[in-house]
Amino acid sequence: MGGVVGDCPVSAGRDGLFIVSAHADNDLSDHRRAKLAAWRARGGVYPNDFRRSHLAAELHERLAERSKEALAKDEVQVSVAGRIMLRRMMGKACFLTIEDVSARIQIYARVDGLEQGAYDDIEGLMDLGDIVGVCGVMMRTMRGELTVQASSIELLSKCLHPLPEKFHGLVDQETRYRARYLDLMMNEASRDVFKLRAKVVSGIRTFFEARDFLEVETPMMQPVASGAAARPFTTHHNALDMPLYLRVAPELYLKRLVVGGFERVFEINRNFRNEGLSTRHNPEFTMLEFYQAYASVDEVMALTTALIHQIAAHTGRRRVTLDGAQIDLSADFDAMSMEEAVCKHTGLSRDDAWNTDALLRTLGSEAPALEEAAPAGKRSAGELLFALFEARVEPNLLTPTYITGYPSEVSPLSRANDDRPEIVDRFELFIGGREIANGFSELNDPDEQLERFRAQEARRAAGDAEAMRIDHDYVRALEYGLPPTGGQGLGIDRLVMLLSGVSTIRDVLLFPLLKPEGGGHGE
RNA sequence: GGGUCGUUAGCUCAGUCGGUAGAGCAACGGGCUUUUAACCCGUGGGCCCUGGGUUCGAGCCCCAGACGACCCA
Repeated sequence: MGGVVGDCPVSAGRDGLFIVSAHADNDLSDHRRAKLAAWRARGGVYPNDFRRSHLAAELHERLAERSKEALAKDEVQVSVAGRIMLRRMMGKACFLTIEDVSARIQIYARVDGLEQGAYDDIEGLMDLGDIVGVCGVMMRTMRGELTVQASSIELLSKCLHPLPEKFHGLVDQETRYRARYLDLMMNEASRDVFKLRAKVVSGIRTFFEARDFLEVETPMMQPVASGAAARPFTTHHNALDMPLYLRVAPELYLKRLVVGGFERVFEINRNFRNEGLSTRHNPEFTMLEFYQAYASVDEVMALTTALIHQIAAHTGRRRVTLDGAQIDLSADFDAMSMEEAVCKHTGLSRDDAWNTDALLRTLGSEAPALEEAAPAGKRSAGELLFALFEARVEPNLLTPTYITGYPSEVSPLSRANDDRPEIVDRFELFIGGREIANGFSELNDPDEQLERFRAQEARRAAGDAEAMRIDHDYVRALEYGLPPTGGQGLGIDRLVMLLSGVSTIRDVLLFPLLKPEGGGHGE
């Protein structure tokens, strides 16, 4: 896109979200532009033939034990490349600190160590932020720092804007999200979160592959967005002239695969929910879902514990600190039923756990919360119990805790409990007051599933926009026979938040959704 | 949706009682051949988020709005 607003050239982000006026850097970028022009005049700009021999971290690792004297004798030839992060000019010599994907390394350049005139380029052509390639020999400075003594230094790519401040880095939250490349460039802590995230995802794959699960991809665009209580995004397919919905969950497709005979499947992918933004919610977020035939809710729970134990170990985060509280992710997880948890946290008597009046009274003590948690059409005992749970218990579940015995009304895809029809064989795992995982024995009786869908439809008719939609094709798949199955969904973003100790989902998403800058719609 | 706080130089931040804008880093010029957030001397740089209002005068007070952060629902 890009375009012109008044007389002010803009480089619009793809959505016009991040507008940088040409004047934004004042004369700072003019100097850089002038250097680019000088570089162009010389020819051979933006080359792609520089090859490096080592990453910075490799050099630090391999030469850690090598003394100043030993290095001076050995003359280890290297070529390195990266972004200039620091520069210390000292007349006829200078030090640069460059950074590549692995680490930083110092460069030492002196007039008499480079080809004729080459030293002047460091001042005349290069700036902080530029990408350079350096050839030279390894040395140690008087202070002992491992350094590349340059025999040549070449500009590979120009940075036309000034970098954020070298010491404090980039702090402004909004800019960190809107210009993530700057955040990543400047903030190691931010890079670490996303490295951790990748490790979590790869750890999950390893876990399931070791257990003979098949990784699959199911539709993002669905004719019926079902499988979760959430509002979908709507789109339209032109050729077929039909509405399509971005999925709110992959669940019903994954279970179709189990019907088809893939007895163990998992998917790690995006879900989309048309809801507000908060420190815990982004419209698109990443879920793990897995399904295992001939497993019950108890086995799914055990598998979930094993998974989190393994990920915590794999990422070296067996213990995490959350809001000052120590959480041990390597210990056994607590478990209690929902009615037990609600009674414990609200003082409700156990005999009244399914008594609508008593539940309403208890909820009523949070009067403002009532309409939100349990609107008029949504006040069966099970729904009220669930509303109480969400309002009064959930935030207090800091240490890993499984809650079991969910009311049937709020669990339209879960198998009913054999002894107590009002609850289902379902659990959710809470850590740090947040829901991390949700699993159950799958409802595989097609007739009961259709009934549950119809109950949801009735609720939708009564005004509940989040009620689950009927997926008739899914019911038909169930009619072919879904084996007894257990399954689970786990929020990857929240797990990464937990492991990395950040408190907002935006810090674990590379490009979180933000309101357009300036309040307008992107062009 | 409600409340609180924030938005000042490219970045990180000060800004007194309402009296016309400051520092460090970055930039530019000069000095400096082992520095390391290099240092020393000098220079330039502002839509004080936007729009109204009060006032002789607003970065500062009032109103509305935008965006962000945090809390509540």
